[in-house]
Amino acid sequence: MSAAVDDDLWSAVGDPTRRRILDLLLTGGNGTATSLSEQLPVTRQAIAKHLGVLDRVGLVHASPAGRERRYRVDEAQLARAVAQLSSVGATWDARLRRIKRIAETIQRGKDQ
Amino acid sequence: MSAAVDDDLWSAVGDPTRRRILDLLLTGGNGTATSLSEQLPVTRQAIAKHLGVLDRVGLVHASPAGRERRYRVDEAQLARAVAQLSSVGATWDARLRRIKRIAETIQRGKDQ
DNA sequence: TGTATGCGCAACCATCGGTTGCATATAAGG
DNA sequence: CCTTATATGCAACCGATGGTTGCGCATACA
Repeated sequence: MSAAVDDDLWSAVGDPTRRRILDLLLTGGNGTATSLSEQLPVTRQAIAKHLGVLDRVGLVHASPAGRERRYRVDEAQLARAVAQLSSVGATWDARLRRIKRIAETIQRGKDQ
Repeated sequence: MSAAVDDDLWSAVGDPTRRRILDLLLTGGNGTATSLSEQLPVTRQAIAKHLGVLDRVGLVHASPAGRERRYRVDEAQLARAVAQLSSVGATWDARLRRIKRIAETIQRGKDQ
């Protein structure tokens, strides 16, 4: 069932800003709420909330370093999320194909 | 840029309930707000709102039939959405792979 | 004609992404 | 040591949105 995906993971990765955060963290290796907010059009607090969400679903992990909190992506977990993403896509793709085939069959039946 | 996807389509398909609605419409061929609400744990009005959203982004089309409004999926448009979905997945997949490769390279460098 | 069914509209509530404001902790300089 | 700058955290608030209930209207059907 395409609806049976781990919905927390999906919704975590469903937000555009969170996707951009993951993007930045992936390319930059790591980052803090402040550093990320300088590269995105939202405030530090918004970023902090998102990092909280991502942390709760295990997509990122934080490590306190002095007065700052450095975040990095949990690549294994992100791989899981991406896999689910593609699996949903694949499911629908397959279903669309099946529907199309059935439609054609019906059409052929009508012609006779 | 993975963030440059047509955000209306993405967010339309991003909602779990809307995904289930599309699911039901796809397998059932068509449906009304009332018929769908009987198969989902939300009220008819919630469904109606979702159908409105899906209609606005062109993922479904309505055809009035007597006193009811029958909806069906626009498969071409859904195919577009699904394609975008997989494209985002693919992008991240590729990026994860690249990161992993770089990490391994660095690791090898350290060993020497 | 009256009753049941399906839809639309409006008000309301909770949640969420986002903001501003303030307090707190740590680093850095005098 | 004391001050200042930087990074975080907490709380209140705002607008959009998914969801609900309640009502009125239209259409099918007895």
